[in-house]
Amino acid sequence: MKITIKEVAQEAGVSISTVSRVLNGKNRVNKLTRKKVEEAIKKLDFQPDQIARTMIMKETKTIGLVVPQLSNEYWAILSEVIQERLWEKGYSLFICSTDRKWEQETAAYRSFLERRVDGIILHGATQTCEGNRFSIIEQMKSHSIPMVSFDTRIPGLHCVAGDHLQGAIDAVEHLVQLGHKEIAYIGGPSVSHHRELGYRNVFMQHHLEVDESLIKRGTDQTIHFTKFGYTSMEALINEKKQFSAVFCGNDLIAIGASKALEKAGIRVPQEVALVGFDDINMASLYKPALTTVRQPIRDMGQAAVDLLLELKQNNDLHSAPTKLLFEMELVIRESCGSKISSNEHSWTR
Amino acid sequence: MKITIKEVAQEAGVSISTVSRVLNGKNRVNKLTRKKVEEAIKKLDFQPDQIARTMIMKETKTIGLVVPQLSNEYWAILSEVIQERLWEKGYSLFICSTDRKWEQETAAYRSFLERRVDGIILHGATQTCEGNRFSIIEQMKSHSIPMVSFDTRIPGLHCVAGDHLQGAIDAVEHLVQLGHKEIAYIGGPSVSHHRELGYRNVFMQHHLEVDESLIKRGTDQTIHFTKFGYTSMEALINEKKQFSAVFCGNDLIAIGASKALEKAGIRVPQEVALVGFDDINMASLYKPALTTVRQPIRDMGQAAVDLLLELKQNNDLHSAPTKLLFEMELVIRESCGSKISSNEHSWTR
DNA sequence: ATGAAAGCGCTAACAG
DNA sequence: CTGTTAGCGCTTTCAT
Repeated sequence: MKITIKEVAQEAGVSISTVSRVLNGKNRVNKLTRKKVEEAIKKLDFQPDQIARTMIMKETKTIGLVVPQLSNEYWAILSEVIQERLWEKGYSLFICSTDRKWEQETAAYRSFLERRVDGIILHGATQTCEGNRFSIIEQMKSHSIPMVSFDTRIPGLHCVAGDHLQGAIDAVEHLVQLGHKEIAYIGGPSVSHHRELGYRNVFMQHHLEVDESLIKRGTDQTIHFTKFGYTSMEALINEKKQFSAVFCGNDLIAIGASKALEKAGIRVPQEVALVGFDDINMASLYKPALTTVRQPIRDMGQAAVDLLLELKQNNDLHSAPTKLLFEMELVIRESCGSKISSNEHSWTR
Repeated sequence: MKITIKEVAQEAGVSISTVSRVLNGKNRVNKLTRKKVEEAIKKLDFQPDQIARTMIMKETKTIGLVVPQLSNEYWAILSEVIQERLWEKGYSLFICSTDRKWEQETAAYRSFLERRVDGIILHGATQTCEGNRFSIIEQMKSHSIPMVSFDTRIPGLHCVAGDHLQGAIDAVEHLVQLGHKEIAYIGGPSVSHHRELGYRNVFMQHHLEVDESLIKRGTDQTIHFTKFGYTSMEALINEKKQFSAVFCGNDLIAIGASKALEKAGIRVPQEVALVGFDDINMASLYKPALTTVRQPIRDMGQAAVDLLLELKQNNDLHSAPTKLLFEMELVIRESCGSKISSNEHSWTR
């Protein structure tokens, strides 16, 4: 049997409204009655029902998170950070992993709406359904549900993102400084486009020409990165392409590429330099340890939560969308052959 | 403004109960009125409020999941599977990552209670607070909230777990078959104890004596596995211990150990054979590729969901706890030096 | 400072 | 088959 406010009131010999008052602490209550009520609460181990409470107050103290794939380390860490931050502030988190399927994402939003979440953080999955997505955003707005997009710039939406352009520039610039001129690019989905832009930017800066046949792109549905990196590199090799370095859209792609290189008997970094992106756990553990671009995921996750909660607080639905861009950090390890030694214990963090 | 059932009723020119009926589909409604109502629903884009619904029906179509650390691949995959399975069945998932802190776990249960989840799946975090945990279980029982424990056998609780004993036996037996007699063991927290038991069991079977100084154990709070594996191995080496093989409580520990071995100039597998546990993604990617014990995480996650939902359906709170044990599979790769070659593409899965 | 009463949006008897 | 009514557990006026 569930204990309700009624039982507590009876136990304490007061009315339910008094109990409610001590529960919320807003209105003043006589010290003595407060004490009586508190004792009754403790004695009966009463836990106020959030559901009933929500019926009246606007908020559920619940927020929804949409990520493409929870089993990917990057999103797993992000989810963890978001969850922690939210928890600190008294919120619970619904998580939906969409596997990059639009129907899944839609279903998630519907469910979030029905469950009256106070806000939504989404890590842009499919980019291909702009129309649908737009209607979702409108719908959320009409329901006054604040949203923050993670890493995907969606028109009209507040956004927290890494500066992938800058990160890519740093990475490719490093390769160029090392003397590489023929640099292949194997890109992932969505945000990777900015990385490709960075790649092109460096080439422009140095008046180098981009060899388009050295570029392999994933689609928005690409999700098996290691495999994608492997097959892309395999293709590059089969096509007898000339290149002395490869910039990869993420670390898993880089690892896949390295496997293909290894199979072909091409040594990293002696014959081909390799650079990844994200700095996942495995990047420093892998052999050769991956030179990569580190995203400040934890900071970004926290920022997303803080922004969302702020929007909610201010009931701010129509102000110009904030764009928070986070700086990336080039982490130099072994896979590109530069001599700067990395902190060998970095993986202990 | 939120559209309620009232507006729909008005729009369709019927009473709210009729609308409710077509919503739930249980009672028969005249075809024509049904059509009118459905049109009104579509026209107004009405979304029934789960919260209000919950006030009356018992269920929230929501379940809670407690894991120690979402950013760990093992739990990330598990969470993903559970979420998917639940979603298929129309449930939403609250996730709380406790970082193995008891206060966090308690807070999670409280929150779940307040939010009236229909069930809870927990991946046993701290083992040290049996008393507290017990009271939680009692509390959940008194609220009729079914629970399923994952991988931790808690008295009175239904449980889905891997057969770690068997897995460990297979792993160590393999080492013994390879001729190893001096086998160190570096164990992780909680469930690893069963792995240690498996280790001992094999020694017993072969009338071999366990050298206790070759055993390093983690605590329930151990969470930085790579580091733990590294320092444990470092200690073993500094203590000048003799051993030709190491069985590790999980893959991350094995990788940490391999790093320490490498630093000491000891080659794997030529001088020391290494076996991990779990078969995380990195196990097959690492060099040398790790021989390890694969857990059927996906099957286990699904089983946990199915069991939980079944318990809920049957309102089954007092039957003898089910224990579902899943078989582990020894995956032989390079790190233990046996010649059987692994499927080199296993990482593409 | 406290109690009585009116809902929040919906479902579930109970009548018609 | 459909409308009326009574709540679910809580917060919030409005009296007292």
